[in-house]
Amino acid sequence: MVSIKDVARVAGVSDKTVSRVVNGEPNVTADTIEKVKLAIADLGYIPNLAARSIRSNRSNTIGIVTDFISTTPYSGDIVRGVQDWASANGRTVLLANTDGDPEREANVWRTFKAHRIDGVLHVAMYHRVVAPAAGDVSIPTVLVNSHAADGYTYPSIEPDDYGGSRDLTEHLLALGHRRIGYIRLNPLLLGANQRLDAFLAATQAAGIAEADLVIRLGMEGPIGRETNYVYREALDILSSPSRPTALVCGNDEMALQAYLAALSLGLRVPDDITIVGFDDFRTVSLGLKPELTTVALPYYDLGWQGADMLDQLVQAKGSADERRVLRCLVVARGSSAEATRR
Amino acid sequence: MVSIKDVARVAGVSDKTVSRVVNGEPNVTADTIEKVKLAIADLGYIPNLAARSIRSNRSNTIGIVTDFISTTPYSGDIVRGVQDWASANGRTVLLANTDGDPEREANVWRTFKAHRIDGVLHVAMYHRVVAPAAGDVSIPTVLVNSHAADGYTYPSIEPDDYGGSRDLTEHLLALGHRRIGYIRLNPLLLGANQRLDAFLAATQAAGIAEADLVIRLGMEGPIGRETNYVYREALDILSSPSRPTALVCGNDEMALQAYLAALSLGLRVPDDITIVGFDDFRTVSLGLKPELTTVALPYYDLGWQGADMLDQLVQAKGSADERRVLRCLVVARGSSAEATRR
DNA sequence: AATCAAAATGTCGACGTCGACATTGCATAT
DNA sequence: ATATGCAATGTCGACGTCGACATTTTGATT
Repeated sequence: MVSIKDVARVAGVSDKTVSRVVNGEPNVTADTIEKVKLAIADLGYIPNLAARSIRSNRSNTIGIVTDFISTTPYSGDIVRGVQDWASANGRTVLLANTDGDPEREANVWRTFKAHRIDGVLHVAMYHRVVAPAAGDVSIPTVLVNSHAADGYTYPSIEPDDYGGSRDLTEHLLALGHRRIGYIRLNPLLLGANQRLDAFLAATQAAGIAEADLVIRLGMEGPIGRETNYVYREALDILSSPSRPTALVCGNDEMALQAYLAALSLGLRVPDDITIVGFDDFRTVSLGLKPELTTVALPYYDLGWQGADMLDQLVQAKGSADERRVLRCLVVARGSSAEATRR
Repeated sequence: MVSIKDVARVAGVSDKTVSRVVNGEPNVTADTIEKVKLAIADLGYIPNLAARSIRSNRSNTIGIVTDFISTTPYSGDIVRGVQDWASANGRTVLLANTDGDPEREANVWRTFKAHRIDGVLHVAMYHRVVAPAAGDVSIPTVLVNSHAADGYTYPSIEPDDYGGSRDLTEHLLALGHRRIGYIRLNPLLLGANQRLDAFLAATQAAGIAEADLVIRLGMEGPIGRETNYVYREALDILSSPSRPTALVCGNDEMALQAYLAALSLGLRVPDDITIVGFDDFRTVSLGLKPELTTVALPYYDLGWQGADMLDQLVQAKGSADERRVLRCLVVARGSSAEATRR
């Protein structure tokens, strides 16, 4: 591998001068810069980051620890946001996955420390509260898509499930819906409660009676291995004589099942029934016909901004207990329409 | 950060002896090992990989370059396979995404070289032929989910789309289907042609007349921004008086639309129409009711084995033009059933 | 032409690790 | 008791980079 000294020799200057050029330090003649750059290009010199890291005790590398990347197809976007931030800021991303196994998590931290990582993004694949037990206080950490359990202080960044759900509910109310069904997410998910609470608050504020709401549990059990009642519940809700005019689903995958249930009962979306989801998981939300009205989770931004927060923290410019919440926007598509009087 | 010398001081031995213990070299007294390990645990010493890398000129790190991670939710599994391999073999994974942009790709290679990466996995997010122009011959590279264009020699690992499609078709034939519809993937995808070819070969071998096959194009245009005719075509095929008894879809997302079309025509799956997909993209294949009969793409194994091939190559034990193909298994679920005489 | 400050460039060593080689310790054979 | 040989441990320097500091060059000022 060609080193800074090779470049120095070819350019006829000292290694330190090459270093100056490479790092854009001042006080180098335009002439010298020229010579050095030429030599660099000729030799195809690329600085050795390991050497730099050992010298400066900073690696310009951040680590991503994910838990259940396997089960959630969304995940990619968070990671992509981080990557893009890193790429735009001259950092590199080290990736590790724990599958939720504490032993593997411990291993991951060892590896990260061995690489003298600047900081870690602890990415939860579903919105929740975490107690990063295996973590290490000595490495700056930002929690993404989660926040710390009571008693821990970690900066964190999360989606505003509550606000998104409120806006979505108001969207339905604005369309004149007054009898609304709701199929809940797995209650273990943080988003589940926030979404339901916002839904209840918004409908109540609009003066809708509890009797006009049909709320069902869509799934329960350990994450990734839950029992799924969605299809059955959707069938049940939709075949009721006092069928609601709109059906809110905990997420887009549930909305998919609601579609299937509705269609198999001969109902049209959105003419007979408005169906909405949550997440804007595009494979589903755009794959459904008509396309699904839903709420977009800002996964990409969660990643990008999370990386940015981490950087602030590494530079010791950020506070250790900042808790940032990102807005979730309603994406109105074809599956929601005005409530028809019946 | 605690270094090998700190450990040496505490253990009362030389740094080299510590190094020997850390690397499991022979000729160290059990007694000394004990002392050293104690000191290591006490101080929480973790070897500095950057220093090791600079010394040995090997980083024990492999890079993953992905192209369109954003658009394909499958991708995660390939990456996870690589990660798990790395974790099991003491390597670290560096991740970079190009979004298909040549400039970014060039950048990624620079970064990888700067890290003195041992090798690169070039992961295509849809099965295709690539010409890794921006690549660099000096870094061992394995193509995953793709193979090299003519004239290039890179080892590669891909799914056996052809075999999977053949087996799936035979599954349908075994169920007695004789009039079969087929909705094609975007022809730009390598899998599209392999799947169609296998389908045609298998039906022909079974003596099915071309007139009994209805083959339609489901989507076309640049990857990620294609025009989608699937729903329309499915409606058309299914409302024909001589409607087929089975409908084969290029992938699971297309199958989703076929379901919607079928249901909206009042057809039952699988009683009135058998529908099958390809990919086993679980959000869809398990989300559909009844669950979808499809072919599982071995994404995880692609990642794991790809990493292993790369390692062979790095150790110079593997051949540079190995082209490995992984089997795709039919997963029979509820959406396929015996053809009913009509 | 002499002086001097500022700019440009160079020298050197340290970061943490481990290979090459050197030295010491110890047990066995004489 | 001495020699022999191998096992155990140690010393030293190099990997590539860049900070601290040293030296040389430049050009403006007298």
